[in-house]
Amino acid sequence: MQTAPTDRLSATFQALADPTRRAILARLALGETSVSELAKPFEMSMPAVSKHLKVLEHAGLITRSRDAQMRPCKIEAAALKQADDWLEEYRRLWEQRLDRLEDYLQTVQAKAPRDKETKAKPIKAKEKTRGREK
Amino acid sequence: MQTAPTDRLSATFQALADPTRRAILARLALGETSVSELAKPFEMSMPAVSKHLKVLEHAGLITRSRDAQMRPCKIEAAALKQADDWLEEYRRLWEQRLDRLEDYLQTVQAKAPRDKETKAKPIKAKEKTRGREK
DNA sequence: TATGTATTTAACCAATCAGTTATTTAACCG
DNA sequence: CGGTTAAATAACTGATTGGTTAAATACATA
Repeated sequence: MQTAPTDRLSATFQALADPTRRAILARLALGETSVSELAKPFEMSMPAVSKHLKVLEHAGLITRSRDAQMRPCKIEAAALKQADDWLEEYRRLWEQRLDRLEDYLQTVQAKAPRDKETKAKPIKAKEKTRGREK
Repeated sequence: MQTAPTDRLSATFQALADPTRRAILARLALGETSVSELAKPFEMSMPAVSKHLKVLEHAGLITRSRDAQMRPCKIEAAALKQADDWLEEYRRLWEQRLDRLEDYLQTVQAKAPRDKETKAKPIKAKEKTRGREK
């Protein structure tokens, strides 16, 4: 149990760095549900799941309420948005890379000399912003 | 026990879950550079930086080449894109949430509430799907 | 060949992680 | 009250992490 000296973003990425926790989030994206319900798909004990939930909660990725004996969990997307905002800074890097790939493919196809049936139809003009537009 | 070869996405998130490594990536986003250059801003030893680089390399976030004694590091954005693609699935969640917040604020402001004790009304129906406009 | 420079590897350490079983708390029901 | 259900906590364990210092490697140059 850590009293976080670590920053929020690190805690978020840390929480996402585990397939079980990502699966839990995937389930919670469909809607609020109980701990035992969340635990069902996994072969691990309840305390193990409980710990994963604590990690997610600590990262601000989920919140819990109370419904009789149950403690339903709810996904909190704001923390995910933080991660997305961080990635935003780097988006141009892979978009640029994809652009280059596209340029390459365009070049290759333009040069393609001996394709028997199809006439080399030019590729659609590449748009400068690929992927998600800003 | 989840031993052995963790998946790529976990490795990526794991690598991003450390401020030092994120700072290294931020530096590399500006361009390829040497290990000692990367190490300069940090108060840790060279081996420590070397280990961080190994983590980044293992996650596919950087590659290294050779230039005399130096091993210049280069950022590889493809792995970041994988993380972005994973987040993509959840984007609607926080966009929806922001919609609701926006609607809520709008409601509150429209009412120009005079008595503080009135409990906030339930959220009004929203009609437009907003967020990143396409 | 020897020497300096850039970086990695080895060996070690404390803290954290991801899991376990056993126990405890909390809320409901008859 | 006692019993059941849902979940959290305690205590333990082995593996991993993030750092250290000291030694080894790889390359360039004199």
